[in-house]
Amino acid sequence: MLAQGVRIALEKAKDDDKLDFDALPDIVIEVPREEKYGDFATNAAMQMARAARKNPREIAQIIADYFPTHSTSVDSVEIAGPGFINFHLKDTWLTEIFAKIVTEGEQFGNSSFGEGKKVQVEFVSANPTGELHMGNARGAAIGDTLAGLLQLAGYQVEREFYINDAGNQIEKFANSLEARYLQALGEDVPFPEDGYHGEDITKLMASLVEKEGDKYQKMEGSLRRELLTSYALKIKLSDIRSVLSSFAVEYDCWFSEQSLHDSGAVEIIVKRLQEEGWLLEKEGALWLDCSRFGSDEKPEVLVRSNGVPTYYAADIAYHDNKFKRGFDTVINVWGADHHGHVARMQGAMEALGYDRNRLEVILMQLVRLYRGGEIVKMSKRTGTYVTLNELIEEVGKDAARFFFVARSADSQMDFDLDLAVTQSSDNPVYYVQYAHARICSILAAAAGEGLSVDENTKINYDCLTHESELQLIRKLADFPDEVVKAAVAREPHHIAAYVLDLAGLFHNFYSHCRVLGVDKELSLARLQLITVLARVIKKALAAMGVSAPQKM
RNA sequence: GCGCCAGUAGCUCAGCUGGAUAGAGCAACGGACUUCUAAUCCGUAGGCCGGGGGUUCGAAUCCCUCCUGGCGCGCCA
Repeated sequence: MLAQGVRIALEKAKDDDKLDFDALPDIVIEVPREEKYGDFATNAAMQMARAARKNPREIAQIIADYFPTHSTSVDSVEIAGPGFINFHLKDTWLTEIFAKIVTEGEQFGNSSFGEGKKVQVEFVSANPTGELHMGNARGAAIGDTLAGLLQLAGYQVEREFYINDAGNQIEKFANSLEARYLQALGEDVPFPEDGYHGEDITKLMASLVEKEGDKYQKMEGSLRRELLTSYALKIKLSDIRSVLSSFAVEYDCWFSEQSLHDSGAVEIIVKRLQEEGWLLEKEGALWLDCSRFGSDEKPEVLVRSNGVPTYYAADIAYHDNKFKRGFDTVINVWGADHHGHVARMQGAMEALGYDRNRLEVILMQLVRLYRGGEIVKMSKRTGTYVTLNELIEEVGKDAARFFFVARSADSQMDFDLDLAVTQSSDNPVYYVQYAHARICSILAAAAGEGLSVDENTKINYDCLTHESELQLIRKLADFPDEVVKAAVAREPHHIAAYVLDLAGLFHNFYSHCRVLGVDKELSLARLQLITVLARVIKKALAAMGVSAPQKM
């Protein structure tokens, strides 16, 4: 509407020979960062400066003069800075917007942007050979929140956990289990050098001895390892599932890597790639010729010289399977240490005939663990790490999730659990939750006085004129866009910033305006305002896996 | 050596598809609770946006280069 007005102004100015230009530029209307610069602004005059051979401010003045103010809800147009044109809208424009938001009720914030396209988000996918650590926690927070935002934005989303229950690390796992099991029975067997040293494994085997005694002791080694592994995997997976659940993460699908080997899917995909000429044979191994799909990627082993397929081969079969399940887009959340794998995976998808861009990877920088100011090398092998369980116990699920979601995946994080515990009461999450609790408290008090509102209550919104009220409405109106923006950019941290801003505006409103004990018309309008506000806060927090308490 | 990510206030970080005076929280300092929750609000102070060059009317943002830190680089996953 504003852009149209600018176009009209430009055309008229041209007709009157005030301006000379060949083609209209793309008129971009934006919301200025500073409120005093109006509700909307455009830099059209600056963009045109060269073509029209005029000073941007002069052009801006001409546009302002010709702008059809009378026919719109524009209150005033002014020129500022180097040539910005700022539009101030009448207050009623905002209250009209708010009235629309109210009619959307619980639906406000949901959009149909994604058109129901199927998207899969795969995250955490930790090896089931140990406990979940800080890196997994970050992946969980980022992946789950992104999935939540995509859902709000109108995508059909599935969350998936890929279980690495095959390959080398499972062998090491088996050997570690066996050693711990026999040790628990008092045998003096050496622990494998490259085994998993985590205490959880020791405990697991000790408890197995308690439960089932020495029934595996005399068995033949490979059978024993197989049984111990399947027992341990079952327990480990259910532990992982329950820890993630207490971190507010629920998956739609747990996908087993082993199942791809069992079903022959890996073999089939390798054969297919070979038939289609993508493979090289060198030093007894089969290599995928990555140079064929652009860039200067080096060949990568798919099948080792001993005939065993690599993780890469299984991963290709896995992603082929994903696309065959009908996902338009597949998003993986990986640690930055896997970045070398990204181009290769996308390339492999291209080799299989898929558009490589349908596989997206969010790389998150690693979490470095500190303790008392010293870097602690995180390693599952040596068993030194802070577990997700400890984190939840020490700082709480809400604070932990907010902590991770609020930072962009690109930022490297140093994490000191001791520090996190002492600072957990400073966590911004409480600022947001407190806003929600305060609103609930007002609503309860209002109900006590017999005041309540719903979508159908007749309310005169024009009495919402206080600056803090208008700011709140403006911010609320942004919500659906913010969700879509964060979802599309795959940057869930934006929503944390948004809800923090929103809470800040509420606290400001709270200190300036009373909801109860004022004129009834105003009281009802404000009740409606905070009702919508509470809903938006709750919805945003829910997407982040953070609860919105009624009381604090 | 090559590649990816980062470097912004004392600390933790936003801002980066170019835009107006670079923001927030914590920490510091000064104010505000007989009224809907002070886990709050208001104010003060704090910045060669890692360095240098370039493009542009305009650069924290784009390009080049250097420095620093993290991660990765063919039979691990």
